[in-house]
Amino acid sequence: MATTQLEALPEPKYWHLKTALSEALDSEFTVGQILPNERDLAARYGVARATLRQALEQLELEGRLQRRRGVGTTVSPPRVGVDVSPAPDRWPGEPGDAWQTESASCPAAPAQIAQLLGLAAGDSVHAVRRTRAAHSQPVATELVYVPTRELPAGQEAEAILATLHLRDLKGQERTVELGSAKAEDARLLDRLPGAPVLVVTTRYLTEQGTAAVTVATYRADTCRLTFGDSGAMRLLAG
Amino acid sequence: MATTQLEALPEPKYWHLKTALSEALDSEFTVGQILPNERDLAARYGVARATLRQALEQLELEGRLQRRRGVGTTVSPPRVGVDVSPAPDRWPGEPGDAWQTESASCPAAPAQIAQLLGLAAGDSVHAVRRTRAAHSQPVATELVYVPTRELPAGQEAEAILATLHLRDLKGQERTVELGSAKAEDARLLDRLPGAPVLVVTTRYLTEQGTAAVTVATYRADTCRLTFGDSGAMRLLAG
DNA sequence: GAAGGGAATTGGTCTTGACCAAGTTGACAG
DNA sequence: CTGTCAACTTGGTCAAGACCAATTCCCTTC
Repeated sequence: MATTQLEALPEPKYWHLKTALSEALDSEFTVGQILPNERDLAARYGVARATLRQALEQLELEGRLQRRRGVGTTVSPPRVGVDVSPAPDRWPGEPGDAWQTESASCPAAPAQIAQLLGLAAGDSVHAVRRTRAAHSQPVATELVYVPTRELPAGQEAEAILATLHLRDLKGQERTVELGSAKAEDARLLDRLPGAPVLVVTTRYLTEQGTAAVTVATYRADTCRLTFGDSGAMRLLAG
Repeated sequence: MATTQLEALPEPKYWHLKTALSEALDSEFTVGQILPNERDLAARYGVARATLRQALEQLELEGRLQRRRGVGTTVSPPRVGVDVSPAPDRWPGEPGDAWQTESASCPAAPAQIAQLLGLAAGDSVHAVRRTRAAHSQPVATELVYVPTRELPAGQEAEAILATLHLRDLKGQERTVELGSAKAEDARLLDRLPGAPVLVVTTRYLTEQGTAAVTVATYRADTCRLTFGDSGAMRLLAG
């Protein structure tokens, strides 16, 4: 990482800086390595620390870097592919890193969830919080919502998931969008509040209606969602 | 939007500010309305403009706001749902807002694309650029890559897409991840370079191998990707 | 009335400098 | 040797101010 001169600028400085850093990352650094601290880096490139940080933020957003207060900025490994394929005959629970149930509660349904479940706002739902890791790093946290009236009384969280696991599903409706981590999610994902996350909302449909809704938030910086639905496609084609 | 007092802060100021603004957005503003300019807003909340901008940036990331230089900050409509369901028997081209072909070229394959197509880096591919709009606003731009050797010589872009439209596909492999808009994409999407985008990469598989690869970038602030695969699921279940 | 050319307005970029908070390190006491 | 705590390092937050660039708008000019 030489003290490169930032060329003339029709484009903003942080943009060139980002490019320069990106190239340096490819050629002079290895995964896990710690970069010089922000004050030194800024001085080295002859920019203000705020400008340097703007470039680093973009690179972090792209999953190239990971910054930790008190520690430093490290080079990230390539994003991990997380399989979120729809599976008609089973509850998600892909091979490899599986969901780990954290806790269960029985709150009033948030408005958005109630709507997706076809309930009135405030109706009681059973909520299960679970998280998912890859390479021993948390990558996702999920809330599973099931209408309380659909469940036998006193049903345990594990049993609930097992019940739904076996339920005959008609289909799933799924959306993916960008969000920013709420305080609770951020804590579980080892990120700061507001960190970019991919929010996957799924409705599990049966003949009777919506059996459950899950809202999963994936760390946008460390993972790539894969939909390997060639299996289903093959079945349809054959 | 009263001059609210920012309460005590275990959490950072911009976080409270974001919350306050978010609530004001819900209660005191309507879609399309222009907010006061940044300098006034900052003064009104008693913070530096940089802090105010940090809050606005988060709200823009969440799709609540839209900022335009020289114009102002406006309240965004809810995100538009864009259907990106896998379709086994046809090339994507959903009802409603369709893809519009922009241009075609025949460059050397970028390394990543070549790998996905099973080609050597630098092999010739045919690339078609097309964009997609919703409510008269651009929401996505896509590059379609097809190996040149798979095509009849002199094939026009439209014909290429039509050919693939009819091709018998074995399946699709698809990934979704967060990215930042490159200069070209940003221009087509009417955003600044570096704007957050959802990148959907799809491999179209035939019995012979990979027939094509598409890389579609969706504006992360204005759209939500929907995978309404209940149709396929229903077929499988029946 | 239409066309052209400045202002004025607004968000975008950049700087300097300060302080806060999380994490690490190492000296010191037990 | 071990536990504790203080100093230090690092990224995170915040401020105040300056200038740049895209857009709009109005005034002038033809």
